[in-house]
Amino acid sequence: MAESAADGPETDDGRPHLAAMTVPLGRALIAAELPVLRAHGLSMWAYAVLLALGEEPMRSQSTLAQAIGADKTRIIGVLDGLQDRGLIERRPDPRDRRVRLLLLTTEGRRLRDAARADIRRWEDRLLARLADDDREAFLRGLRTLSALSEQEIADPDRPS
Amino acid sequence: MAESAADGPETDDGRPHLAAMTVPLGRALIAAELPVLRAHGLSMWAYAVLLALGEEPMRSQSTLAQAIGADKTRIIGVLDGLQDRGLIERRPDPRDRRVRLLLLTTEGRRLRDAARADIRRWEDRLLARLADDDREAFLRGLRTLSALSEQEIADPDRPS
DNA sequence: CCGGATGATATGCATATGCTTATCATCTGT
DNA sequence: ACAGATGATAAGCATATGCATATCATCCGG
Repeated sequence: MAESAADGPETDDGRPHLAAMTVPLGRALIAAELPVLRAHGLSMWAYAVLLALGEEPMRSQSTLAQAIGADKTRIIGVLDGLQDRGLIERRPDPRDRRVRLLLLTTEGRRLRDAARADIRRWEDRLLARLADDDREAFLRGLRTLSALSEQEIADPDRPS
Repeated sequence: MAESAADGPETDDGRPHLAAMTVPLGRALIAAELPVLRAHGLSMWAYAVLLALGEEPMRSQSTLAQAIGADKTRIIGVLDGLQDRGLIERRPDPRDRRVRLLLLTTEGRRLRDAARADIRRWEDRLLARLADDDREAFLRGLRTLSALSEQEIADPDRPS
């Protein structure tokens, strides 16, 4: 898929395919985020975990894995690292001792907020490249499309 | 990264990170395109090659690889397959026999146009999910951001 | 009480990709 | 004439990921 689609392969009316623009953009956004996260001592998956944990304990590692789009067998080590650093806490659920309850610690919340603020600052500067009117509409469009399930994307005419 | 970011990890104002929306969306767009391309007997890389070849012969496989964001050692087999099927033609450049000139054949152009039309139809149905005003602005925004280099994305304040 | 299922964890296979090294043919500048 | 560089190609290593299988502790419905 083209690295920069705007002057790359296009369709009839000169607009590149959606995937041809979205995939390399996603890759570049990740590449830009990584050093910011690394400055906070976080991997992408570790940050995804911290972002996913809210004010209430999250019930089960399977739920967390699903929420962040990770394989549950692969987040074991990420959770181990975060727990070892005192950024999250894992507790057995007293109602079902197979299940782990996951919570942010104060330190984890502090680190998540700091990283998130830095990412947002960079995003605001990037989005400043768009015209004011376009920016809000672009974000609405992006939210709408990214909220669709894979099925809705594959077959857009079906009602949600 | 969250599969669906709209109800996933968010930033302070409730908006997910750009990457958290863009990366899974890109993945879902690819997943939706694959069966369409497969119906035309094309892989994603093969289609990217056909899209990249224009009316003029493309001079050099290195240039092509760069244009589609592929490693030049990895497109050898893709080009072999397309050539074997009579979809592209490879000719030594008479000015420099190391270099290959790459052209679409009539059959290749026909197949590219058919696949592209099908992808566009699906895209139009998907984009119909957006409000009319948002759709154009979303596409403008997406084109603007995807046209930026990795450097411009990483450091958005630098002039382009 | 017990069989089946589930959550967590460990291990491993297959695939895709980024990148490197090497070879051969060819070109270019000195 | 020749050294160095380049385009095309082959081969291979390292990493990441998707997915599967297996084990143990635990739970639940019959």
